[in-house]
Amino acid sequence: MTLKYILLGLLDEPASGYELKRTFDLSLKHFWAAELSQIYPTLKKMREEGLIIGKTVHSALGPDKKIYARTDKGDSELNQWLSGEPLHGYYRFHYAAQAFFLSELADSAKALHFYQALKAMFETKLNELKEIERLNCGEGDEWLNVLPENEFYPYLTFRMGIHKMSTNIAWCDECISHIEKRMKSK
Amino acid sequence: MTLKYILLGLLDEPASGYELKRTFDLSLKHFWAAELSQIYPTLKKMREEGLIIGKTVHSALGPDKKIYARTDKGDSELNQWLSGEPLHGYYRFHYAAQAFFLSELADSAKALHFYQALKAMFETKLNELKEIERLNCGEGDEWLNVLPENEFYPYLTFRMGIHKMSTNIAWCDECISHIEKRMKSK
DNA sequence: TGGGGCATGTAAGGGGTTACATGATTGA
DNA sequence: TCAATCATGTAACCCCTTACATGCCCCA
Repeated sequence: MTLKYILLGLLDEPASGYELKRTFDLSLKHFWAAELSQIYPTLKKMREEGLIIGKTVHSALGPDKKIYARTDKGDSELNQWLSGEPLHGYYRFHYAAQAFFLSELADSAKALHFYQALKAMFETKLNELKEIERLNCGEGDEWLNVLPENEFYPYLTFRMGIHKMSTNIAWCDECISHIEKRMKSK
Repeated sequence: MTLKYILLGLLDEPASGYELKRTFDLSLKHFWAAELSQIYPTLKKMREEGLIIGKTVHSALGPDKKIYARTDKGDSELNQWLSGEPLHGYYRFHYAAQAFFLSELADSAKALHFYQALKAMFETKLNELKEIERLNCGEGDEWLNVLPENEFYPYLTFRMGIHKMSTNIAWCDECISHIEKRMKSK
């Protein structure tokens, strides 16, 4: 049900499903993904629940579109979700599942290679994030203090991505070093 | 399909679905969860695919049980999975979705409280992990070098959990500090 | 004799992905 | 005119969760 609340949150400004998807891909995609084929039915359900209202408007750029806006009921549901406990969902780290069974390969060199490839992947992601930061963010704290609220909090979640990727790399380094030590001691 | 490979990996030793679930909860639960109601049908499918063979044996502790063992085909599928690229699955961080929209609360004190509660949650998890480490792990590196392979690699994935939780806490601290600075500057 | 651990499943439903269908408008 | 972007949707399928059904064995 989190997607429902995310859409509610994004509807701070009225928007169509298609526009919401674009916002998604620009700002939330680092920790949440959603396809149009999931967004449209969800919006429909939210409308039926009375969380949003929709109207069809003519678009100059293509076919007609449906613009949705939050209702009072939507406001209060969003508020409730944000006022509740932080939600700690399940995690399923596929690469960790692979890493867990590396002994099955019976070849430390292959395990080492796995972690090196994993590290390279994390580095690519980290570089992408740092590039975004370079393009969008200022230096120091004064810059942060003048950001409007609705950009400040998203920025904090963006920082989470950088923290996570940096730590993933540090963990890979630790593993690589442990594996190398083991290989030498044989 | 990752569950399939995990079960294949756990079937290094023949085991029943019930026993696999116990192993799951002891070792993999920090980065992967699975219910019996998902494990049983998956094992059935794996058997049909010829990845494992099963036989019913009498149990002294309860009803009959089905013990599964990996076939050669299962060995080679597992090997392929481990030899392939590290898999970077989707992530969906519910708490980050909440954090993204904190400006909707229009009250910095509530946002601050959110991050404090989040930090407390991460600290609880970290303490659980550290307690497990204290009970199961030795000091320094000599201890690590004498671990058998099939305990060494799982230990590395366990370390991932500690890294992730520590970083989550550091991120919360950063956010709390930014929010406090903002509140003072108003 | 009744509860708890052992043991295997089915059913219903939620959330998400991939693929497909449809059609308007703009610009090369 | 043809591809790209805008725009909305449906269908089939996969993975997973929650709840339920069944029955054995042991010990208090």
